[in-house]
Amino acid sequence: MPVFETTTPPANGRSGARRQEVIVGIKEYILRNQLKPGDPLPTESELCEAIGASRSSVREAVKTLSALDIVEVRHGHGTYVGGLSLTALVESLAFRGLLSGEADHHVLEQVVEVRETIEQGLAAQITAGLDDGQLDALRALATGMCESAARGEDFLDLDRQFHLLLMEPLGNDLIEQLTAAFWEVQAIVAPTLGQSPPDLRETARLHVALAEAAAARDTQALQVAVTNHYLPIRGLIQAAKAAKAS
Amino acid sequence: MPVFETTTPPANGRSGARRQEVIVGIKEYILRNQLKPGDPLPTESELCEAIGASRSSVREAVKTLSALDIVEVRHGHGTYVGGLSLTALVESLAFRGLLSGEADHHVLEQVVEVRETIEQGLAAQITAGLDDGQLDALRALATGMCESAARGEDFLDLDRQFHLLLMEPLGNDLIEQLTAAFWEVQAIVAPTLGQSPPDLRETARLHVALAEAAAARDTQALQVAVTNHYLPIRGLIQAAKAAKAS
DNA sequence: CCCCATTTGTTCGTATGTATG
DNA sequence: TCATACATACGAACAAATGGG
Repeated sequence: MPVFETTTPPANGRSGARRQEVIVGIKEYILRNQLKPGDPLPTESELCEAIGASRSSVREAVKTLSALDIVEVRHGHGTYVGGLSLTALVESLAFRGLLSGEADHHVLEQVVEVRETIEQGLAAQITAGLDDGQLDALRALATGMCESAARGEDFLDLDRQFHLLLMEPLGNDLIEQLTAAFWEVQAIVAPTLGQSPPDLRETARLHVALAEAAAARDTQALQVAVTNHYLPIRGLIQAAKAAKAS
Repeated sequence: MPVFETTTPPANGRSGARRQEVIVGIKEYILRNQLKPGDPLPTESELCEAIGASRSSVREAVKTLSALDIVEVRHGHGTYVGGLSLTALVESLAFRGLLSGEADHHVLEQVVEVRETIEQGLAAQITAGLDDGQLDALRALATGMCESAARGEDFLDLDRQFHLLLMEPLGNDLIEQLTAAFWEVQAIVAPTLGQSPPDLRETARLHVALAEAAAARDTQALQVAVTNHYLPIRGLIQAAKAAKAS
């Protein structure tokens, strides 16, 4: 009982697309069996036999799917359905930012613009949807930032959690993951701006303003706070641009 | 003169991360030499020699980078820097949609929501930024849709161009590419809704309304038109959900 | 048009590292 | 400690595609 149905089962008449066949074969296997993230896939050997391809071809195909988080490989353990996250977007965009970052920082600029656009456009739904527990958590994160800033420590993770929490009331996984992805891209690319000393206390204060606006359920105030939140990074980008022009 | 500086140049003391080293090696090579999309990379043999890895390992690493469009391979020709597009996002999201699509269509629902949010949030900048030539092009696309609809033909490409053109005045490549990516994901996943007959003439009419609102530089009207534009697909999704519940 | 060199695509065999019991 | 199952890595050979003489 073959696990796969290959268009060219055993006989390999024409070639030039072996790996592609393997890729669609694995994809179809997952779809056909309605597998969920974490479910086990056949071993490499079984895949080879089922599709009729060599280990190398299967491995390269698996590596491709692994890069897209469609498949996840655990060394010495087995192959499983991946988390279907947006890590590929992060990898791709971050590299783009690093590559063009040395010249101009327009990728970083655009990422910031997208982040601001999303938070701006969802401000109304955010203020309307946040429950009391989420508001408390937002305030707690903001005060945590202030305390870290007072100690001179950075608070990258708090910042990440804060912006993620803002999107939680929407109940849209995709928006949450996009938020996380763009945040991560910015975190990776921003350091290429040079020794930019982000004023920790100012940053913390801006997040307090965000939390307060959200707590007041004041959409207008939240939009203003969002704009202000991204002003410092925008300024750093412009400064880096100006420094390059000189 | 070695092209790469490998932490473990020739000696392979420990293993378990060979391919990862190759990946970062290739990435660093591109970054160090400030290569742009389309620029040639060393051949596989040269990469093997430079990094000190076997050809299989190099190939698997290249396949990973190829999936992210960081590298592009042309059979019998060579390896080049990739277009750094968002194809990885499309692949990943589309597969997610297809996988969960059979059960519920919440991925498709969220993609539609993201598209609408973006167009909604940028409506003001769109009406303000469109020049006369772009407005003419928008109207031409809309009338083209009407004509196609009258002939009973679909107009997928016109639709794609329309939504892409809407974002052009922003001058933000990332937003344009995200728009194209989400459009494509929807185009791939939507057919799983079942034999849903999208009313061509109604769809064309909705785009005429979009073009008119944009031409009038009426942000409010554009936002209404955007909402209306996504109502049919939202309805289809709800219908599919209801059909499943029964 | 054919031939040939270059380069990637595919395969096999073998050896090694890793996790589980 | 051993054994099993699995992924990882390497190297060599051959096939296929591309481009130029």
